[in-house]
Amino acid sequence: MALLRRTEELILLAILQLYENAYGVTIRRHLIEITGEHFSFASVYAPLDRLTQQGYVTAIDGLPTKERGGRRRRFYRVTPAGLAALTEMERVRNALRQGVPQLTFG
Amino acid sequence: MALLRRTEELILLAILQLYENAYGVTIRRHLIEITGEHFSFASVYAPLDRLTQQGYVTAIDGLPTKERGGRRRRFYRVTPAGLAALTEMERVRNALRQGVPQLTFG
DNA sequence: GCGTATTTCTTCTGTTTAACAGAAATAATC
DNA sequence: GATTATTTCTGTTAAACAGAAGAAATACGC
Repeated sequence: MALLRRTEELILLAILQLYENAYGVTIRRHLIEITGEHFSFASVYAPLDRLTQQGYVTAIDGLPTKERGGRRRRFYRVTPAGLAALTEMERVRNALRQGVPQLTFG
Repeated sequence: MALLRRTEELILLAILQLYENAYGVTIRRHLIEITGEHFSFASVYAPLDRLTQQGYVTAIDGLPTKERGGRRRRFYRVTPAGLAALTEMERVRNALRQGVPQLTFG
């Protein structure tokens, strides 16, 4: 029940946003696009493994399709526990922003 | 210009909220209270040093007061750069939440 | 249709940095 | 010199990082 780390949180959000198309490569690309920062492969796959271990996401191997070559994709979905972890982070952040005039952009 | 880590972000928020009373001990206590998690001393002071290095906070040593003994407090304030780093995290998170029905609590 | 090239994706290896836990040291008052 | 409040330090564990290597699929030449 530890708090999510930054990368874990961003990955969970990316999975939700990518919906049916969330696998390692697209998650990484999405994070790079949105943050403007570099993300290595290890910086995405390692947290994904951890999130799977913790029950915050589930992984399902995709089937080969006719349209393309390449290795199978492993698709991810956020579990209710993962969603709860996200909302807990939201709660903490909101609590810390109460009464701070500099942060009235919310 | 790297993204803030989780602990760095929480500490910046805590400093803003504590305002004139933000130093190591109160920052740590505040984070423990609001998150409900344990924070070691090192988990607060090390990021504080890093934030100071990066120019996201400034540190000012307090003067001794009559009311109490104990070592001097080192007070922290968030700089404009620190505030910018916070809003950048906000931007990234908002962008990742667009169009996600599960996250309509914002 | 067999072998080989090509594509796409994930895993692995090594290195650096942050997080973590708590004891020790410091600097003030009484 | 004792007490108190705060910060610093030491050692350990875990996460982040960078990119090369490996694996699993399709496409193509002959």
